[in-house]
Amino acid sequence: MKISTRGRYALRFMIDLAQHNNGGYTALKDISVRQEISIKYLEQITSLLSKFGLVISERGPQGGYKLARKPDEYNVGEILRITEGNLAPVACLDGTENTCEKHDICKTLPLWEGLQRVVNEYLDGVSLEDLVHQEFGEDNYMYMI
Amino acid sequence: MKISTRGRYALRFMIDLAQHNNGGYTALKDISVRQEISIKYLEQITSLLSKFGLVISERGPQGGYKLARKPDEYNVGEILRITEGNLAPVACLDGTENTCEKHDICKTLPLWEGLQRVVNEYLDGVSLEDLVHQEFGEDNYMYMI
DNA sequence: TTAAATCCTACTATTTTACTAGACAATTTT
DNA sequence: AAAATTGTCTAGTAAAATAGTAGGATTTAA
Repeated sequence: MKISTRGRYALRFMIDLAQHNNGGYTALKDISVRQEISIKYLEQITSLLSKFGLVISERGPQGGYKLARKPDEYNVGEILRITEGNLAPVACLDGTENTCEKHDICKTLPLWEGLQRVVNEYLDGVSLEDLVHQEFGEDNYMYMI
Repeated sequence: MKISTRGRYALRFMIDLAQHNNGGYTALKDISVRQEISIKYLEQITSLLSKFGLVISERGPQGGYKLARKPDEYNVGEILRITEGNLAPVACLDGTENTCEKHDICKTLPLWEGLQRVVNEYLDGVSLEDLVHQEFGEDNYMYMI
């Protein structure tokens, strides 16, 4: 029940981009140094984010990455669902349809569906802007879901 | 971000015990057959549950396991925290104190703390009785947390 | 005393995660 | 045109976690 480094690094990358959001591109090399993550590993994560349109990339000198939207227009859930694969707590909820032959009699399925829902609702309620400015947490929780 | 087989099998074991809750002991052998889980693997999980007092065990003929309380006096959270280790989404929240040297400046820590809280609150709001009788889910969620 | 059951601990296979590496492609600067 | 700088793609590998097997010891009832 852990978030992997891919998801965690993706968030740190997005936060870094948001903090250096001046219209130009930020090179992976610089983010790699600041976040202490190898360029080669970051590349795999950022190319995913680029492929899904969350960031805009540019090759060559002066190239790099920049945000495709404003920080308050991202939520944590979409970033993690891309980098973690999905946020299902059990394999039978990975896809759109449940192929488990016991899904209609399973005593625990509703539990996992409920868990998946609260996780997604919570993460979808936190924006990248919130992370950068820490403007969320204990008190905000009740109206966030 | 997956629940392991240990946690899932533990729930199925507890549900099975609840369904055969007649005052006597239920042998692992029988549960193993019904749940299609090897005895040897189940043993590891059930001895944990026994050690933490969630079930009562008895050796020898006519021995086995039985629930230590009524099904509505268990919640799913406590069962999973014992068998999964804990339900922290990141390693730095595993113990009681955060030993990460950057915990006071980490931009993502409040997010993970919040996620851990909603997960625990949801799972603590579902009882073993609820699982057995499927008396929870979509509609009940709002007042369960 | 024997059989039936849990308890304990070590080992192993499999899968997933985390990361490295290198060739390639695009773009800008010189 | 050439060189330098950056991202893209894909294959490979090392480490860690998960999942499961195995065997013997211990307890208890018949």
